[in-house]
Amino acid sequence: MRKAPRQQRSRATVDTIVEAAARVLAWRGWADFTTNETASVGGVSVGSIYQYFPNKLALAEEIRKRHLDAVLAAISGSEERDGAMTLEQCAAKLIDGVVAAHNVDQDLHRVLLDEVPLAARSTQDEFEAEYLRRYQRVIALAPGKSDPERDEIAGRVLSGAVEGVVHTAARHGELDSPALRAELIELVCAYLRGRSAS
Amino acid sequence: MRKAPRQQRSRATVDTIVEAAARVLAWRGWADFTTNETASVGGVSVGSIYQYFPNKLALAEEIRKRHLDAVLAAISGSEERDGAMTLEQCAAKLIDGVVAAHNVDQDLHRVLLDEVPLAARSTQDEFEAEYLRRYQRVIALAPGKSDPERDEIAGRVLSGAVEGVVHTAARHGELDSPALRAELIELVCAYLRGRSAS
DNA sequence: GATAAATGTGAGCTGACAATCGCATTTTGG
DNA sequence: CCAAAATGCGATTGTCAGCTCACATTTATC
Repeated sequence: MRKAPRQQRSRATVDTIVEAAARVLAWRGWADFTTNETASVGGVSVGSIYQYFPNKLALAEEIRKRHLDAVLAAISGSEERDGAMTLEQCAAKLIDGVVAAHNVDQDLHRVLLDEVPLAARSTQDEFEAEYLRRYQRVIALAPGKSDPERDEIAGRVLSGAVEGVVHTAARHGELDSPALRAELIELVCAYLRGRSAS
Repeated sequence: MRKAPRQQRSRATVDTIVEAAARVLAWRGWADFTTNETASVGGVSVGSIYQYFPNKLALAEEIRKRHLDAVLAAISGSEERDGAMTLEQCAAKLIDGVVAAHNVDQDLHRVLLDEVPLAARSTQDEFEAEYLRRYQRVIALAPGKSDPERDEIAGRVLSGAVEGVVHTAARHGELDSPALRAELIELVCAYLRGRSAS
């Protein structure tokens, strides 16, 4: 950020800018995302944007930051532990969380993940780490002895697999198919059961 | 294509252009992919590009077409049927094929899938359909009665999952990790085994 | 109320790049 | 050889979006 907003008014302006930018970005895609349109949609002038953001990418970076926070909040809904939960119930919660995450402004989510280049690794990496942690927790819950090194890989496999399926489904507008949800749960459970056996 | 190359020379020029463009696209990404740099890298003039391609996107479209052909060829290496193959061996072949596909010019592959907008659905859709067919074949091989409708979803789940894991691994430069390969095979087999049981 | 600091404005500057077009060179066909 | 067609060239044009800056307006401070 080029300059920190000090007064109430400017803080509101920054919010307006970011929200307008997010809408434009989701609607147009990164390639056609322009600061001029953002300003016009937000009802502010381009100058105001550059008062607080050094360039277009920094603005997108702020959008990403806010969006990922919202996504984590959506996943956190499925967090409470319960010793008596079956593996199925646990997997279901995890998957519902991931689906919910993708439902937080689907278009924006897709554009942010697929199109916007990431300047600083920091934001995205932090998020991915937190994301992975959720999976590790489910894996730790699965029966059988836990080999830390293998669990680490299992986490990456599971997160990659679930993300892949959900992401593809989102692109085809089939995020809420119950059949798909059931198969995904089956996938996760089958994998975890198989691991405990070997 | 604006004009079909009729002579030997022009056919070679078109190849040069497409190859240079692919290199530039992979190196710079879609956002910074310029026809001017392509011309300079290929040792031809911009004019020659527009002699055969109506615009930049059409050029990218041709790159995609050629790349997807190469990818399919890479997967096809793991195609021969063998009735005596175990489920594990079959899954292993499938996964090795997908990994091989991602190894065909990794950078270009990522840019084409993640960044370049698809003008005409045709090319990509054809490819995805063919891709799915490979998975369906493996699923058909799994034991148990086959419910066509459920198999269809299973194909999408499997392809999405495997793609997701491999894609993530590729981004982190861990495409050739044997441990990851083993876990992926386990994932596919566990899922298919579980389906036959229920 | 006066002064300074913070904030808001938008016309316009700048650079970059897609795409063109008139002309030069090469190949083909007779 | 010689037209005519095909191919190749690259300076130039038009457009457009990121970003600046000189000035206007609002808010804070005393």
